[in-house]
Amino acid sequence: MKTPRKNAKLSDVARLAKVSTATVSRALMLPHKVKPGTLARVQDAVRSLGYVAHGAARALASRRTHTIGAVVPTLDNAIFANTTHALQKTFDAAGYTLLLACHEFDAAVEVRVTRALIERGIDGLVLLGTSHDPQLYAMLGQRQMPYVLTWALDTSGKHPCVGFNNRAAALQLTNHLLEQGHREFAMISGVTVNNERARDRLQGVRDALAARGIKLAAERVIEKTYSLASGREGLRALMANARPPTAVMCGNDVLAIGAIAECNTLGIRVPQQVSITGFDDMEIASLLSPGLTTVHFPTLELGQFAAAHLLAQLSGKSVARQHELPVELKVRGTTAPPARAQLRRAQR
Amino acid sequence: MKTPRKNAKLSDVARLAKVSTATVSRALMLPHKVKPGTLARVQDAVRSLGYVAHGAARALASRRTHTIGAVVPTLDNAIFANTTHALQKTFDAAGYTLLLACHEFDAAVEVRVTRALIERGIDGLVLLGTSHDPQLYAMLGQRQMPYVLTWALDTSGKHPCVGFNNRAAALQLTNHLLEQGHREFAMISGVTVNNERARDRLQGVRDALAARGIKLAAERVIEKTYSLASGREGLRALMANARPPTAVMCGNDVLAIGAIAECNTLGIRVPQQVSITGFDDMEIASLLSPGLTTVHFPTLELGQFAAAHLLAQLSGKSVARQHELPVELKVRGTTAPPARAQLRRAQR
DNA sequence: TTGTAAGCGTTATCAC
DNA sequence: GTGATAACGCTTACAA
Repeated sequence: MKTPRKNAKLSDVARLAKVSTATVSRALMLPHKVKPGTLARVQDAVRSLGYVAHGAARALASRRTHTIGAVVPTLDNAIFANTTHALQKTFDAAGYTLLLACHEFDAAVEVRVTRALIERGIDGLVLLGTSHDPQLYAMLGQRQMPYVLTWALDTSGKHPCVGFNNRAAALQLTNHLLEQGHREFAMISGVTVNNERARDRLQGVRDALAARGIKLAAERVIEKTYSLASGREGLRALMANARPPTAVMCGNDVLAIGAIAECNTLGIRVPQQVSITGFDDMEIASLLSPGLTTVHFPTLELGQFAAAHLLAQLSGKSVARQHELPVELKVRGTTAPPARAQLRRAQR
Repeated sequence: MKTPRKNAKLSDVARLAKVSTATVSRALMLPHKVKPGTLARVQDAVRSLGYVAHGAARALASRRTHTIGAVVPTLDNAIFANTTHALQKTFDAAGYTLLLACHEFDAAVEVRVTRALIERGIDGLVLLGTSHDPQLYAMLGQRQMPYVLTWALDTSGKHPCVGFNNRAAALQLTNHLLEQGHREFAMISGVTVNNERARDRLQGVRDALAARGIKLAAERVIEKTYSLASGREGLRALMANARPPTAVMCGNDVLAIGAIAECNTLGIRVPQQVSITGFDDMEIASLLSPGLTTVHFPTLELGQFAAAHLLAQLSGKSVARQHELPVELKVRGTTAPPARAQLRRAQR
């Protein structure tokens, strides 16, 4: 393989192999459609010229980019990074490359970057969550773009999606704590605007409590962006209440870790004085604070299923529009409420 | 904005605006080059047709994809996810989209996915680390692909890069522990094959110790893949030695957390009986184990600088070939070696 | 300032 | 099986 001045193109290969460009293209795309002899000649020519197909030209002519777009909130959060990683791996295995964009929880940015991806040319799109600007859905509809929503389930049934039932997960987690005897609940939630995951989790907690006739008072719900600092601040505020909660449900792992850190700072023992629970990916956190009870979301499977779903659409296979993935409650130690004496001490 | 049967193209816009396709193209690319009146007509037409440019066609004609490729080991590791996130954000702000690929620490896969990115069409490439298959560098050279290496510094001076001096970081961390009085060192390193980051860190520890006449015995060095389990196993093995170390240097944050978790399991107190230190992004870990001393690598800045470096190349600006980013030693509590009595107890 | 028209490097539809 | 050749949708000299 020499190093020519300019990148070889299809016609160069054709000339060297003494065939037409059509044959070279066929030899590359459908090798079984050309005679073994010519195939070999073409392959030799390709090798000796170091020929690499020009993606844009190929995309223009074939109307296929073999590229999939993914729009996620951020990669700063390990949970989204993991999902994205799984997507990338699955698509790569199928011969697709991933075009990535983040919107940082900003709906307008999401529309903008999605448009950019479509413009750049993608065969399909993976979106995170179900709450999106109508304009975005309109774009997809207009361009007939295959897509799949992930993480949450679309209740309207209009959109293909593969995800988790966040409300049910919250229900499960809350019921567990109720069974343990907790009655004083609070929640440090993620920002619920444009985020049905955060919303569903909060709602799930509310619903589980309501079923037992317990209300989640306004001062017991704190809504903050996902960050360690938010977890700290949230917990501090909650414990400053006249009646501090015995169970603090955190919207995700980062918030939970922040909350635990703040407990350490304040000298509040976990889980003896307060149970901290959370959602999402908590291996690291739970390793360091064994008392932590969480709902685990299998992000690897999510990425795989979502990618497979989109690939199936692209190859014209029929697929269930909606696919729910099971989540897992991880109880790692006691989550029982503190004894009366401890509670009183915490209240001081 | 109506919803036409087929996607509008440039010629449709031209017809509606009663101008030529050339003018539409100009109105889109260099708005200041067309008369305000025509510009407005074109923009109206674009809007009313819901026109979105066809990226492949644009790329074919202009020889620019406005797409940057990034090849990272994995997104499973928060540190790489953060860097990738920073890259994505910076490129997005400059009008570039990110094509992402992972190689999972496999050199052959790296060559394969890089080739795929080039074929797909990218204007530039970001690579993580300096150790790459010669074949990969050959590809870049042949196609004159602008690129930048990140995270590490290229000692040969041949490649544009922006990164950290991993060896110096290890030197700094080790010297700190030496000053604290530690003499019994061990290291749980990442796999050093094709990974100059892991290699440089291990070497840095070795060099710092050698300067004081201390050797890192073979049984005091454990090389494992980056995972919590590795950290656990590594620590367990090290502490089972006849003479357990008082300072365990971990190749990255995940290993350090695993090591700390194992200390908890074994009932070894950190940092009273053993100091655990590490590299990389440790906010979460250090929050939960305040004694942890680490070297922090500013991944955000890394992504920004790396992206800026590549963008500068693309716009023909001159840039320093090599750029080193400072790292920061984070001492969060005592790292002093255990007293003799404690040491003896740990040895039992 | 605007229009004409020649590519850009493939794929795909035909004939042969 | 293979070869001409017309798209594919846009950019960009060059001309007007």
